[in-house]
Amino acid sequence: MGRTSDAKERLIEAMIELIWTGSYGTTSVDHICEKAGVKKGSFYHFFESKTACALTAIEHSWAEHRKQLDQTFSPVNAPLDRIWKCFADFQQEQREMQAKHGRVLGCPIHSLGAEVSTIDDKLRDKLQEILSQFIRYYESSIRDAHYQGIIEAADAPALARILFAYGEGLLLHARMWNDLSHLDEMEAGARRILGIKALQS
Amino acid sequence: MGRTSDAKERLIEAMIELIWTGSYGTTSVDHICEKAGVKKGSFYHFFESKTACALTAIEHSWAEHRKQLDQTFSPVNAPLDRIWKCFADFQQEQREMQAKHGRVLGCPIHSLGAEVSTIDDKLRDKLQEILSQFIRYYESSIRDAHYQGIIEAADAPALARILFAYGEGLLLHARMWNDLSHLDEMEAGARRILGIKALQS
DNA sequence: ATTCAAATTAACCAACCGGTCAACTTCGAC
DNA sequence: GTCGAAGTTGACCGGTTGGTTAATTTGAAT
Repeated sequence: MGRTSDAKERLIEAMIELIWTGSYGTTSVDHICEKAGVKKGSFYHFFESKTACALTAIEHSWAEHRKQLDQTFSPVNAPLDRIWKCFADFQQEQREMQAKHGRVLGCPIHSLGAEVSTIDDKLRDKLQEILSQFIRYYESSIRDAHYQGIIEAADAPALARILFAYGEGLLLHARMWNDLSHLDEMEAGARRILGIKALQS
Repeated sequence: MGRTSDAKERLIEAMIELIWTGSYGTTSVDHICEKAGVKKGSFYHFFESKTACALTAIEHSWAEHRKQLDQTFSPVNAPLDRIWKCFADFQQEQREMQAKHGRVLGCPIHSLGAEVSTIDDKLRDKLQEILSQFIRYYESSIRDAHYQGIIEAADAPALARILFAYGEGLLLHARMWNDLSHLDEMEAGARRILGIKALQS
């Protein structure tokens, strides 16, 4: 084997950060390389194309995220607490990103999805896959809550989709308004959607 | 006065369509000009920049949309019927766009907003303004419904924001999955959010 | 120490980007 | 009919885009 390098990891991190803080379109291979401290030739040594790099970066980012989600949505936790904890994690992540980049960045999967879903099939398919996986966290929490009689949710998948669409919308607003306070409403909004009275749970 | 021309209108229409079907980043001035059948020199005769053209295009598109919204949300209509009619209009528009372009396109304001809000201040401000106006349609409908005892909504603006975020999220999903059926759930989801029992209203 | 795949580098490419410009054509108003 | 503003044209600009290449350096394994 020849020598080893962390250049690939640096490129992945740079790509994620640039997509998140900006957009896919404005993230050029040159920018990625500059941020990662890597020459363009090396970029194409590790990735066959910009799209391939984005694909790997998204996969990598999601794999990291899943670890935390698996903890948050552990069946050991009370069903609705999982969701509230997930929201709290969202908030904290957005807070950290704002501290780091001076802007609220929202969900990179959706920002990217809105941008490329009509343009790049491979990217779109990967984003769909990730979102489909994410929604299952909501779904099982909701189903558990229903079986425990905490909420009324005969159709758990449908309710999960509602909650999910709502959360996305909120995150997008937070990005567009560059305002974290949009996320303060998240739990209250979810309580309304789930049909929970104010003082309950 | 010299001669007149509809080139500006053609450029505006081309820009809207290209942003909607693709993205702002992938919409080049050359593409716009080609689609409009206008030379680039003329583009910069009518607009001082690509951003300026986008701004005009968005304003123009929103002005057109408002006409329909003002009808849909006429206080003459029953409060909730305004919202259901609005959803039906959404669905039909998306259906038309799918028939025309072979893809579900979602809401251009949000797709654009996700893409440019961290990049282009002027565009971001304009999109914020439009969305702030849009949400008022929901808000007044909800307030009216509350006063008529149809729904329980002590905080109409907050509930309008929830409904709005949800609707956005759904439209984005429809775009990402290129699937109109996501929108079939819209009314049912809104009923859950508004707290309406199945057979009521 | 040698080997050889893995990693790095810089120069290079055609195509395209947003934007400019000066010359030119058109046509409504007088 | 002619004047002048409005509209049109195509060539042009420097910079950037995603991507390629061949030569070179590195370091882990033998």
